[in-house]
Amino acid sequence: MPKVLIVVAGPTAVGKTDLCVRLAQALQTEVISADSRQFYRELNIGTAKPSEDELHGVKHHFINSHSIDILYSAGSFERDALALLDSLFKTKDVVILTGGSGLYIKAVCEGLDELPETPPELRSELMQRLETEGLEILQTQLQALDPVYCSQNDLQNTQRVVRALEVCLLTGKAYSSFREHQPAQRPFKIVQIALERDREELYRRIDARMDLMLSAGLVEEARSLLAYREHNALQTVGYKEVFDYFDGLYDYNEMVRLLKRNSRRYAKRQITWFKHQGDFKWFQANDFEGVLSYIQEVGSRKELVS
RNA sequence: GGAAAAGUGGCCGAGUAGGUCAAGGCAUCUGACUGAAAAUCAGAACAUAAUGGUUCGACUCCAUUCUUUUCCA
Repeated sequence: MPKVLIVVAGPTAVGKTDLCVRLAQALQTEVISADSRQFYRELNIGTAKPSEDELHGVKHHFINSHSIDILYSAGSFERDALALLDSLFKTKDVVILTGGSGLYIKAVCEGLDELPETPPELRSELMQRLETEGLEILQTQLQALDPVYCSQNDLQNTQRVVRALEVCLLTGKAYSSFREHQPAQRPFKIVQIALERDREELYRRIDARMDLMLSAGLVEEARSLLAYREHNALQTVGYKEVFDYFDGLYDYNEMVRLLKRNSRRYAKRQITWFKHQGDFKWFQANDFEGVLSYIQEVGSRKELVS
């Protein structure tokens, strides 16, 4: 029997959890979260992590699965999610993958090219050089090691320049030579769905949810995480702004304004990604019936509905 | 009713002793993105209140109108 992975993507606060819980109930299955922040145990309020109540007993994987100390990545997620899917598909015909982290979803659906992991020492060495020598020096070095990459990519993007250099230095080969961008074959069918909402309404929901987070104790949560503020996990909308508030960069009201604004911008970036990456079929976030019948149509009715 | 000051993009706000593209910030919009992705980076749109005058040339000077603020009544 063919196995089907249903991907439900969409911007933050659009209503993915609600819809996926209903879908999972209807399809008698479980959900894999593709959210690059919600798998951190120590982060709760600021990541809008769904509560037990909201999950209505539907099993969600990759929530609270990792400690804040580890350096997780899209590559690790691809590996772990595929392994999990393998075991879930032993008993399920359909599994749902949902989240707002586009690259993570892409990694599961299409796969990433084979690249070595970066040793943390190399990264910190390059970051050190970025600070002392400046971006230009790194650009020049990368130009020598991988002119192809340089001709095709934005060299103002420090993270990418560092990443490309890492691979070049690590392997002795050009980073671009690893980048094949060939979609991987998966032993299951994939149905990609994205949820949307009227922009104004989405922004209202984002603002309202931020107010909820604040009254739920976002500031206190951030205070308890201050020691980790340099960790990857906390380079995150919702915490950065509170940390800067602690530092006295601005007052409480300004913090709230920035929290909301940056969440809106984040949502916009997600929308851009899902519009242009992958092959998503878009639905209004409250159109559960539409989503369900689309899934049945695409995936062949008998196999999908129990 | 009288006097004074002021009217620059959605908001704030510079500026020109009249002369190529009217700064910047906020908000907005759009895009890129294969191991940091809630990250990182890139781009766009939008204004001189209105009308007339002076001038080769007006956002800048003058007049009128409208609006706002303050003061006096």
